Amino acid sequence: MKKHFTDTIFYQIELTAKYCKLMGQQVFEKYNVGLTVEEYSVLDTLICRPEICQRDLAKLILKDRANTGKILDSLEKRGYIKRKLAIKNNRPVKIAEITDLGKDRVEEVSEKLRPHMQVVMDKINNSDLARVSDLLRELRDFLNDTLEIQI
Amino acid sequence: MKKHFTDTIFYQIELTAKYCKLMGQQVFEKYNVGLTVEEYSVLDTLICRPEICQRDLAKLILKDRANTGKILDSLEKRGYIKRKLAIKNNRPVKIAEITDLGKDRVEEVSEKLRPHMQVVMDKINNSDLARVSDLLRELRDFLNDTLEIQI
DNA sequence: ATAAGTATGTTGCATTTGCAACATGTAGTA
DNA sequence: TACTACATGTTGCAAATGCAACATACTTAT
Repeated sequence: MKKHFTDTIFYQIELTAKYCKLMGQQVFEKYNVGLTVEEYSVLDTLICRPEICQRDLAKLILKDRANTGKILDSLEKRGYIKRKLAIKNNRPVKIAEITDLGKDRVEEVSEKLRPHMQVVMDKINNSDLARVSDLLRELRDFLNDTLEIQI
Repeated sequence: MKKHFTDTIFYQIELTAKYCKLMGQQVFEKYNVGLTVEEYSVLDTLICRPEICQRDLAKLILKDRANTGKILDSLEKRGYIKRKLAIKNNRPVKIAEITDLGKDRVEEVSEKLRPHMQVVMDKINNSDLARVSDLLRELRDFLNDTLEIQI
């Protein structure tokens, strides 16, 4: 390892994530989105993974089950999702389904977010982008296998 | 942009950061470190940046000034840092100086953390690592210039 | 049939975090 | 000289977050 933790890729990823989050927050504030970045991200995840149960969602986004439930409660209360019961492995679960309102909201926010992200991505070589993307995924897969993830 | 926010590099960075944080937390728990990952990271930053003032530290680690103060308060209370007064641009500021105890602690924790990080880094091509590192830094520099960072 | 284990989701609570307001002190400007 | 702006750090507060304990229901082992 390099001399300092602050020199490691782990530190860099965590620090860069803070910048990314800040970028999201500023865009959301600028347009008075009425959703947090986290909520938007959850809704977008539900679009990609329709009918995912709450616990599986928590695992996917690496959040505590309780907190995931609270986020879904909040989104449900505002009409962006609805909860349905389903059977998974013979067990009753609650699944979160994004509503049309939720989808519209995500599309609306994505329209606003897109140019801001595009500006950043225009600065990055596409080949590099793909490489970084692949490596991050590889890193997550490896950590997913080696860490004790209790969710 | 790709179809979904969850496909973007931003989302990937944020999600990967959660995995990295979890890795750190598990190592710290395993060895009963008695520091949080954040505190360890702050101490390591202070080693790299001796005599940094509190506000500059907050800017460096992208944390709220108040929260940074609280973290430093906690570290000071346990003897890992001490606060000193200094003059910066003719103004009185508090600077945080890591103590010998703090340095010993960082070294001790780094010893334990190192093999865990090494295992991960052994999985990654060094050339890729350098590339990702460079890109993350470039991304941070760009966002640092374009975002309104009020700290 | 029963007991133990596991899965899923909720509740209560404590901790972490960021924000606004404030305090203090210096710089810049009229 | 007085006023305004800015820099730095603290306090109080609310929101977000994770954890432990619990409830419910199914699976597995005895």
